Amino acid sequence: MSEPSLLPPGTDPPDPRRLQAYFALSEATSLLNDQVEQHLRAEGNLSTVQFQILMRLASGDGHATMTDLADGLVHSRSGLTYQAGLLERRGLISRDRSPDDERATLVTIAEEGAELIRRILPGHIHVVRTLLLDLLTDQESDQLADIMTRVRDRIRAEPPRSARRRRGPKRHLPGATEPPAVL
Amino acid sequence: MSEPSLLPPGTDPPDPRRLQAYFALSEATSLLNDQVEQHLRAEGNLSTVQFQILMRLASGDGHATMTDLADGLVHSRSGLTYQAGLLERRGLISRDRSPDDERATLVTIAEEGAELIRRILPGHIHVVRTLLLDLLTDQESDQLADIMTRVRDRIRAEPPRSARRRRGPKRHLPGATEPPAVL
DNA sequence: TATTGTTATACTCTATAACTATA
DNA sequence: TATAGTTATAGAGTATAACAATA
Repeated sequence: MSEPSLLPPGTDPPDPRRLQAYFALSEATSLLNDQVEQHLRAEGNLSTVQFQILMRLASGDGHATMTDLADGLVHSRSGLTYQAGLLERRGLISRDRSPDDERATLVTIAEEGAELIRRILPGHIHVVRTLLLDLLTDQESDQLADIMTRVRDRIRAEPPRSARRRRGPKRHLPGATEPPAVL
Repeated sequence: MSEPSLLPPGTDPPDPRRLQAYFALSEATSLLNDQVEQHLRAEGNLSTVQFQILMRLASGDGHATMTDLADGLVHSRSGLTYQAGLLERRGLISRDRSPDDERATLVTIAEEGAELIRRILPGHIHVVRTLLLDLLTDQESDQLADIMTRVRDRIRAEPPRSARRRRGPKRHLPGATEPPAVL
């Protein structure tokens, strides 16, 4: 005999293969994020957000406004201020008023921050390689990138978290999906 | 001209297509988790962990020990106790000593908990469908499930978080990857 | 002795709203 | 008026270690 459905009558359950994809995705990414976080914390005493902030700075020209950073990283502005404060206290970044717009804060990566990234990035890549990248064929890499880009665009296409945000529309995929060309 | 590499000389950068897969995966799952969390909070005032606890109970016979629950859900035991406490205070689950093992706590889903799941599950599925499942072809579903199952097994195969755990080895994929057959 | 689970405690992170200053 | 950012504050969640009870 089979279990009774948890869904109300008339609700058609999702295709089992898709459901399996969803569950496997949830579990695998949760485990992967755990491993990555552990590594970043152990090697550089960095939270994932802090690492992302530094990476974004290190991958570009070393500067960004708080708004630039907040847009890509799903954060609230105050949360970003908090994390940036931690980075600044450690001397990994500096914050100054932007000359262009006196309201804006220009975040600049410090040499110590760049050094830290250079120190921990190889290990980070090793973790990701071992637990994910090495398990993919070339074809699968393309497929996965394809699928996830589609999902990202789909989610970013609607008013999701922006309803809560102060910033206006500008819902034109401001995220940094392309991997930095500096690896 | 191109940016200087962030990697030390001698370190071979990962294949760009794999890197792209990794970045897209990170961003897409982060956005997806955000949406799902927002829905669960808005509709049922549940955290993701609380939802997972209830789902695991509702998908089985309605009972589980704290250890059973802690094994699948990446949690520390104290964190699980905290979340279970919240659920119990709301009358969504009950906790009693196990008759088999007087040390163990038997967690049982309450009718209110089952009702809550029945109420919010359709919306949850709708979110996941809209933002993920509907974007996949049958073939892609299979591919994604295949890839992520491999990743999960790879990560669970080693001593990852268990080094921190109190529980002994038993590293035999205790996770609940199979989607509940009750949807 | 080892295992199950809880508690005490401290800490990290996040979000909301109020506030300042500039555009 | 709207935007950029900070701050104050409060709450949610997590982890560690110590603990009690049972195996």
